[in-house]
This record gives sequence, structure tokens and C-alpha cells, in this order.
Amino acid sequence: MKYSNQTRILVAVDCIIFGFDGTDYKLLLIQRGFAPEKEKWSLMGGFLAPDESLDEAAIRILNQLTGLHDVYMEQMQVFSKPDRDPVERTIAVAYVALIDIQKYMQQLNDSFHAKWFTIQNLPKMIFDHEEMVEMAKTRLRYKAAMHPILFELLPDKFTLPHLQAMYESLYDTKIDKRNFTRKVLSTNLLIKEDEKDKTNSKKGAFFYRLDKDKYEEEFQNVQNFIPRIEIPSSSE
Amino acid sequence: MKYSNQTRILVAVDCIIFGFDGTDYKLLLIQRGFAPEKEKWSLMGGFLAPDESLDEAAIRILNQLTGLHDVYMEQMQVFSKPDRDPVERTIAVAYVALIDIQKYMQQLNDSFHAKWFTIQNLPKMIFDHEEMVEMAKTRLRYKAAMHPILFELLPDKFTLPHLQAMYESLYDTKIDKRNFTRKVLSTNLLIKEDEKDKTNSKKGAFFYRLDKDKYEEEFQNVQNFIPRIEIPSSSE
DNA sequence: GCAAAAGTGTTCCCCATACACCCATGT
DNA sequence: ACATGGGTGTATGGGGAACACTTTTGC
Repeated sequence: MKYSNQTRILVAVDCIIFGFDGTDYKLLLIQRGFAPEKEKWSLMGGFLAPDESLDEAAIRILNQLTGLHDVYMEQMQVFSKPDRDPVERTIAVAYVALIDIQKYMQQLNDSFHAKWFTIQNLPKMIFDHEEMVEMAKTRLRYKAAMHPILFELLPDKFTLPHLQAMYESLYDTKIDKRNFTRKVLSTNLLIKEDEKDKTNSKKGAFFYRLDKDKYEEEFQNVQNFIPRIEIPSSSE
Repeated sequence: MKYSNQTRILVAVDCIIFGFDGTDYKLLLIQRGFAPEKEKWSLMGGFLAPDESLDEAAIRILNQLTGLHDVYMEQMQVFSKPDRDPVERTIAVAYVALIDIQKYMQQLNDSFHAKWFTIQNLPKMIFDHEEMVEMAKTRLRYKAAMHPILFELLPDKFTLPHLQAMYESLYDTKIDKRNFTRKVLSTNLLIKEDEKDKTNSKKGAFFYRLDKDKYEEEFQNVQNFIPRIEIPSSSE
């Protein structure tokens, strides 16, 4: 039995994939090799299959491109303007993924002609993908101000200056390192390693790693990572 | 031209409609008069039409039931388990609406057999609608702790005790009225009227109304309406 | 020995909380 | 006059922000 007289619609999933390279936020895009909008860049996307949920579809699509599993990903919003895809009426469910660029580098699937773009310098994209990215940036800023979500972008071992640079770059602000250190360590989410990272200084900065259990346990707690910032608007 | 070899899917819109009657939070449900799941209650829903966006569909569907325009409504999340609707594969985009019960009372469309339920005492619902409602409650608590969203549930004129009761009920807590008053008034979102509401006391409580312009301007600012509350988890 | 980044403590101020009494009015 | 809910001020403490010098080590 079916519902009669109703329109069935194509459902796409598009993944907005963020990374951080130590200095800048990056977005992973693929070059579209076919019409329409050949030459323009595109989010990694695909269509919802009959036997999978949207979350499963998003995981599948992300994995096709990056080879990664166990990536932080969440549903953002559906884009549904009737004419957003000129080929056919399609609605697109946008997912946001945060990945550690290092891991991706190792597992890249090159057949998609993917490329990282710094988010201040994005190319023309197809359809409404630019709008999706704008919303994702806004939400990331909104959410990261209150939840320790940016850890998803970090490698397993990272330094406090590295972490601080992520916040400073995301909010385009300078943060006092003493206050930042105190605030971050007071969450007890970080575990100090003995090892140091000497790539950025002669003295070297201690590595930390995330206390995974505590992180998951306390993820929802509202933190206050960013001082005095006008937290950007969000439709959430 | 069309995309070939892809599955088209039915797209539903379901509206989670909250109200507040001065004491309790309410949810507006309709009784399903047809199989499957006859007798159970349901969110107000409908299917996405070919020429409308999801936002438009949600507004249309809400209007059919309540007759209301200009209602606060936002997209929550898509529910997409392959077997969520036994009739046919359907994905459902859940929208959350906040309405002033008084206004609704005047404009109710009775042909849907709609009824308000207090949210502590909800009936069995069809499909995954209970899950949708749970998520909506969680998000409302999450968002209302930081944004002045609950004003959407209030009539044009309301009193401070009325407003306080909304917060106390939502978070199941007692709030000190002096601190609450100070905090709320410090937002400058409220305009005091000369008139008093005498329905709840002999002395009467002053009416306030919302400064609409300021409200829209500052909606995104992160406030801090709820003291010492464990803000409930949210997938946002 | 010097340049360049990492690490570390203290003071102050503001804001959030806790707390109790008087006011207005209908009965 | 009294009961009921409405309205108001103050004192205290904690946490966020501002702020500068020492340490390490590769060159």
C-alpha cells in the first residue's frame, strides 16, 4: 500500500567538511566534472538510497571521499527551494563534518579531485552550496563557543598553542594565553603528555590528548570558551 | 532532464506545536481517523508539494490546523529511518512552532479534531512522533536558556509572574523573583504598561509587552535566563 | 648570547546569587 | 483586618579578564 497522489522527490545529502591545518580553517570540496555547472566546485554529495537513513547516507558519502570512519558529523539543515537544482526538483540535507586533516591526508581518495580551500577564500560553488557553507560556518562559531566541539578537528596529540590558534582563527580574535590555558585546563578534558612538539619553537610545547570519556560525558555542558565575543547569529 | 536511476522519496512535514496556558506546557495533536494507527494521536503533518519549500509547507500545514499566520517556527531535524512509516518509505522534516494558546483558541479549525495535551501527559502517538516530541522538548529547554524564545508563547500583554512561571515550568525549578525580574528587565526587551492583570491577585500585576524591534535585533544574543541549571543535552 | 615561542600567578571588578520585608487590594 | 500575591534593594563571593616576566633551546 502506498500514499496516493503525492509527489516523490529526490533527496540529496551534502557534506560540509571542515578541517584545520594549524593556521586556517579549510573546507574540502570536489570539482564537478559534468554538466550542469561543470568547472564549479561542489560539496561532496549523493542521493539517499531506499534502504538507508540520512545519517547512514552521510557516513557512506563521507567515507567514499575521505576513507575515514568515526568522524564527527551532524545534520545541519534541509535546503528545499523548489528551483535549487536546475536538473530536477531535489531537496538536500546538509551535514557538517569535522575531521583531522592529518588523518585525511593519509586516506584520501583521489578519484574525486578533492581539494582543501581556506574558508576565507572559497571558489564558486554549484547550486546553493555557498549558502550551506555560510550557515555551517555560522553554526560552528555558535556551537564552538559553548561546547568543546573543536577537538574533533585536532589530531590525537596536540599542543595548547595549537588549540588556542583554532579558537583565535575561528573568532578572528586574540585570546590571552594565560586565561585560555586556565580555562581549558579547568575543564579537565585534557591530559598532559611528557612529549613535546618542537616544530613551532625551540623550547617546544607539551602535547596533550583528549580525555575521550570525559569529553563524551560532558560534551553537552555549556562552556564558555570565548571571552567577550559577540556570538554570531544562528538559526538554532 | 532528470537524474537517472535514483529513488524518489515521499517527504513529509510534521509540526510540533507548543503552547503555554499559564501553568503547563501543551502540545497540539490531532486524532488520526484512518488506518494505519487509527485511534493514535499524531502531529499535524502533510506532504511537501512540488512547488513549495519546506518552510512554506510547514507554514501551510500549521495554518490549515490553527488558522494562524506569522507564527514562530523553525526546522528541527529530519527523521529518516527506512521503516519509520509502514505504509511507504517517507522521510519527515520536523518543525517546531511556538504559539500563543489564546490566539489559537479563537481561530481553531475544528475539522481536525485537535486537542491540547500537557507535555507531562502525552498520549500514544503514531510512527516516531514521540521521538520527535522528545527532541523538541530537549531543544526548547536548550535554546530557551540562552535566547528569549519563550516570548513567542506569550500573549501580547503578559505579566512578569506569568513569564517566570513559564521558565519555572520548563526547567522544573524555582527561581527567585527578584533576581528573575532584574535579569529580564535588564535585557530591555520589555515595555511596562500602565494596566494591570488582576486575574491572579488582588493587587494585580503590571502588564508588559515585548519590544518587538529590540527582540528581533537581539534574538541571537546569548542570554543567561536560567540560573544554575544543567542545561539539557541537545544535538545542536 | 639572542631570538622566538612556551609557560606561569595575581589583582580587580563585575555580575550572579542569596536573602526579607513592605505594598496593594478584594473579601 | 487579613490573606494573597506583587513588587523591590543590598551584601557577598566567585569567576572572568587584564596584565608581564621567566624559561627553554636552536641557531
